[in-house]
Amino acid sequence: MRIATWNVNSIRSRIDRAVGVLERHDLDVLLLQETKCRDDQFPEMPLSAAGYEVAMHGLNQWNGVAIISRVGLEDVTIGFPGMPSYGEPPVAEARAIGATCGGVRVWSLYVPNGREIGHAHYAYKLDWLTRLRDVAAGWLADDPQAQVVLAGDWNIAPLDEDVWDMAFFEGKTHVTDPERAAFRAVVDAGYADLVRPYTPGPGTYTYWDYTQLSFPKRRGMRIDFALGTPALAARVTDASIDREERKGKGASDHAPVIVTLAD
DNA sequence: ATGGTCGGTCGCCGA
Repeated sequence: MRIATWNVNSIRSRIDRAVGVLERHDLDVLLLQETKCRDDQFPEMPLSAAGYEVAMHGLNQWNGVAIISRVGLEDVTIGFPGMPSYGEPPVAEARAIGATCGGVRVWSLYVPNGREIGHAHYAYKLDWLTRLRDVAAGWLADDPQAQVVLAGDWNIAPLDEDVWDMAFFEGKTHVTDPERAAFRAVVDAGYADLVRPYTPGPGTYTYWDYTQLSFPKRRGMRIDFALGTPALAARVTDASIDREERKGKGASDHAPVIVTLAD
């Protein structure tokens, strides 16, 4: 079984590339973030034609998450229990969708960006991660054998080597101690990084800013992760980052991250 | 080539 996560940065503008990713990697499940459309705007037909079911959650042009599966798509959950809202008045955003696919409980997660240190969005990001940690820890406590994947755009570079230049990120989000602690808390709750052991750094990234020729200059960040419970981690036989997908006209600014599981 | 981002949407926001 092969599962991938990808911040697609608009599924409508990249549906052909999405089908290409599914086929190229022979994916069973693809978790998308930043679909940037309402459910009624989601281009489902090309995916159905390729043999996949789709569960999507999009409220407007912002955020949006989806799960694409050819191994079943059951018990779809929109948002996770206790997921914080944002704004005035507070609104639940389209940042999390879960489903059971081929016996694995998968979550497509789009962690809030944080914008700037001290911004309300930054506090929202930390709260969102804390709530996610709490609920995910509960799932594992309820069933130590649970096979759960928490994957998506975490908007955090957990290690110094996960950014191209720490000096550049001085005073910026994604690398601060509280953000890293929030990410580490999920790991400490029992959710291991499934990908890093197969894609060691430094210089291994999943995201490159569109501006300043970041990609050809290899100025990226590792901020997209697939974490998994012990029972799930024990099944991983390989993982990779599809850097090729970042190339060429019409690429997302994120690369797909792929995990292969033993049957 | 002395500058060089996208997408959604149409004056900007968000990333």
